[in-house]
Amino acid sequence: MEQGAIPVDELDGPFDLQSTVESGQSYLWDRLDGKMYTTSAAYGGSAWYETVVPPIPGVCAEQAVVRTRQVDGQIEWESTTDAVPILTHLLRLDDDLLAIEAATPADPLLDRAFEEYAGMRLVRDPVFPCLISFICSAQMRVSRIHGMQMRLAREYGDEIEFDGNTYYAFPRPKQLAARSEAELRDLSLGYRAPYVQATAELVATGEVDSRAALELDYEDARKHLTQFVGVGDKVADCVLLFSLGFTEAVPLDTWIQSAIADYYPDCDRGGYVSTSRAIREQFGGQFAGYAQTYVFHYLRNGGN
DNA sequence: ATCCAGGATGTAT
DNA sequence: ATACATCATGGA
Repeated sequence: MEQGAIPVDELDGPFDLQSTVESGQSYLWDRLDGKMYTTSAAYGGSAWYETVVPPIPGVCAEQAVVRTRQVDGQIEWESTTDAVPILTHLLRLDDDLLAIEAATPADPLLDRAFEEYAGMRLVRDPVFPCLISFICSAQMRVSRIHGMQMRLAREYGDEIEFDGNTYYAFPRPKQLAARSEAELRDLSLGYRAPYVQATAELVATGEVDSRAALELDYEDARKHLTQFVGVGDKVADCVLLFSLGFTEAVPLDTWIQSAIADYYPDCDRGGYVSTSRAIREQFGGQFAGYAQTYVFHYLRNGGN
């Protein structure tokens, strides 16, 4: 086992592990004390979180187990390998959060959200698990989406031994594509089961390449991702924002729709594409997705 | 019991 | 392009 620590004061701006990992961006981390999504921001976030990372070109050559917690201004980690580049990638420790906040327009809602969850960063999930996660997210609560991903890994993912425990990688496309709709329904995916199976097949066969979106402009990239089954504009925006690095993407979910109605009524242009453009400008353009994620987390936890 | 959750799809207009 | 019903599941 390798281990180490990253001092937060070496980053550009603050960092808060709990809000980053428990804000409904990623459903691929698990909390060792079993209290995922149950403790408030006042808790302080010293719990251990763990995930299994697939090989990521330029980040980690092999599949890796990573465990991390935040204590006394340090991001402590234990892993099967050097986790510094992995954590930097997954948790966007390379972002200049001070510059991002400075580039975000000041208004009462955004100011409160950024203050309440200071240090929350976007995530960079591996793309296939992110895609499946947000297909599963349709009409579903955050804690249940998380449970689905944990079950998918436990049932169909590779087993990995680390530090005396057994971990499960998120299933690769071929592993999910080989499952039947009925098997996936048994994991209580509901009507999302055929979407997951069909999309896994599109990925496994190479018929649609999610990474091809990286070569496209933002709105074309969003349209590209809707070729997957179970992926509309909203889920496509989530994949662009939480995996592919399109920080301007603003997923229009129910919480943001209500925020638009309550705070930015002029941004309601009727359709998704047009409203998306308006709120994206309202939130400052290039890093609008950061603002979106702060507002989502803030409102969902009772802010107003 | 009824409502609702990070929506998408098929169909009709 | 837009409006509508339909789609599972479980917790409040």
